Amino acid sequence: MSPSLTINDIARLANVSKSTVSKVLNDKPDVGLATKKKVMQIVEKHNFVPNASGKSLKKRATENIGVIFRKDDNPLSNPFFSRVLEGIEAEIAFNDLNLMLYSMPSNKKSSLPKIVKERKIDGVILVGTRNEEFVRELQKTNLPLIVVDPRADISDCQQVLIDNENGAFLATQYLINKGHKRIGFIAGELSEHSFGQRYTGYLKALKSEGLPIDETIVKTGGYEAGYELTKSLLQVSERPSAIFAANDINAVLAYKAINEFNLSIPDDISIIGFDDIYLARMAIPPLTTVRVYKEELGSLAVRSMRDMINEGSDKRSIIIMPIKLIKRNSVKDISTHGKLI
Amino acid sequence: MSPSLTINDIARLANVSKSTVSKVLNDKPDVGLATKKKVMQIVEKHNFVPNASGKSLKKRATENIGVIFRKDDNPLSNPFFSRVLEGIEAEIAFNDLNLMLYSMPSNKKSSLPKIVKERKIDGVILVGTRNEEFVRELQKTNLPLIVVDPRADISDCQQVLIDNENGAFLATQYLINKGHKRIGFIAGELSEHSFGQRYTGYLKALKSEGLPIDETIVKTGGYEAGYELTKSLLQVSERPSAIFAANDINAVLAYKAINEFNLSIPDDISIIGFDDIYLARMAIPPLTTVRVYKEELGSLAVRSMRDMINEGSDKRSIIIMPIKLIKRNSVKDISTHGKLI
DNA sequence: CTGTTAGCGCTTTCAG
DNA sequence: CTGAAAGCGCTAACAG
Repeated sequence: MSPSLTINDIARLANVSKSTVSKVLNDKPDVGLATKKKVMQIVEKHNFVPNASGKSLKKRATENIGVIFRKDDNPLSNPFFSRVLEGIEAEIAFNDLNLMLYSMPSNKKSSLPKIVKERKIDGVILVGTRNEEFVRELQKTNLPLIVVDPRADISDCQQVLIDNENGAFLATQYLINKGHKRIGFIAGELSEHSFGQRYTGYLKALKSEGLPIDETIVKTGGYEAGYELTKSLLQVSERPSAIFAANDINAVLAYKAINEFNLSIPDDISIIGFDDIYLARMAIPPLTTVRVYKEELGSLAVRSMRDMINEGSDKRSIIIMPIKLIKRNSVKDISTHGKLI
Repeated sequence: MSPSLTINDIARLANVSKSTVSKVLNDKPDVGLATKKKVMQIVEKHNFVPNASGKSLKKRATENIGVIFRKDDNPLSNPFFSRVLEGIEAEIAFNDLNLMLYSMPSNKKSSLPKIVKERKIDGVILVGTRNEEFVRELQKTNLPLIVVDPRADISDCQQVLIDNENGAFLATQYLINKGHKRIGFIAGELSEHSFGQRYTGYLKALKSEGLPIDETIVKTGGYEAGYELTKSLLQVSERPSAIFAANDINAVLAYKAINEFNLSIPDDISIIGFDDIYLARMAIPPLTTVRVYKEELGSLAVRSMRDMINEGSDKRSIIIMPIKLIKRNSVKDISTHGKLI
């Protein structure tokens, strides 16, 4: 360890009391200009920064925000969550806060993480959780809490959500407008809220356009099972002319399956995804998809958190993040009125 | 905030002094079994966990490890670094430590991050840095420091490195053994250590097999420029029969370019990568590559850090992580003695 | 405007 | 074996 200076050292060097130093450091009004200058000079000369533990102890605030992911979301390498984390990170830095990262093991029976038990943080941003019990547990601590993109039904807490249903509706409608009448659907478990909502949007679009619903071309059950799902989808008697994949990872995995069937995208089969991860743009051909503003999801969460901390507001509001259809080249126009693309 | 219990409350409830409680909590030997039980019972009943700030202040240790990435590495979404971070995260949790994440802005003129200035951490793990001055700055703080996969020449500090040169040698040699005599090379800036070393390995393999070096088929300059690099590579007069991409991202991007030239992998052109990111396995065809044990890189760093902290050891050792050639289907055997694959 | 004092929650001598 | 006392570095009343 280093023998860092303390506020006492600065006080001695500046020939003032430590409370005066503290006042200067905290920009309190009741300090004479001259003393202020004198102190600042010493502070700068020695590059003094007050120790966080002392400050936290007194102020009962750490300036740390806990960010909790589920480990089995592969939060750190999952191209969706990592983007959300980027947004969180940037906004935290911007607000001069610090970020404590915790990955919740899937087994760990919702016991609270060390950072919350020891009060190392001023608030928790929980991302992509499926565990309502864990949320309840967190709420009991009275720490400001905000849940981003919950994958399950979480009630009675501040949330930042994705407009899943609407996005799926738009995607499906787009396919229909391009002349597709038989549209397959692949996704992870529908019990996961986000997939369930996207499925609902898909169904609604079908209905609103008067198209039949055929459950034999709905294949679900695996966040990264797109390859297998698509293979089984392609073996169905009357092959769909388009597939709506409820997440881009599954869509890109579907490419692989389609490829192995010697089918070409979009000539033989059109495909549309959801999320707009980096891979979507890089895929061959580039994937048409529903963009989710992932970084904004994160930064919004932090801003909301900051307000909760500052204003001590106990909001239970829900923020819904809009989505946007991004048209690329994985969808073919097969409508009778020709290629208007 | 919540009105958390303090050690005083526990002391009162258990009818002992707070020092006794502290002793129990810290498993000190000089406590009677009976008192110990009594205290533990109260502690458990109230689910008491001592507050970190108080503890840190007294013990001069935070149990937090700072993990610093460069923001322009896209640490959080870059499939390489995110894996390293995963390894770090897991090992930190395993050791009952906490992780404070910081992304260093590329502009920020190597000024120290808040977490180190305020001493919110007991040590720093720095990943993929290119900034020696920043390292010096960090060293001055006397915080235990360990650098993982530096992209520049960093001397005189504890490091965890990838066996870049050897990996590149193996990869190139493999291509040569498969009958390739004209092997292109694409990479990011060679001034970046890791790319430089991989280039060296490539050259050495060529030399050791008596093959000529042709700089017209060496294209570098961009971590994610594989698409453009490959396009220019394919326009060279005598097209190489194989490409060694010094990182998988560039390799996968090369796929796109090769595809656009209506060339097929591996029939028309073989390709080999480096890193073994998730995409490598998912590419069509799956990419042969040099696997880097990314999570291990991270966990090793943490273990090393933990030792530095515990033993106060001021090691300057260098750990080199071995690599492994992973054979998949992006390389064709064009040697005269036929397809022994 | 400045300094004295008290105390945040915890650990650690050191008497008893 | 137990507890009183001191103090980690800091901030916040409150006198002066």
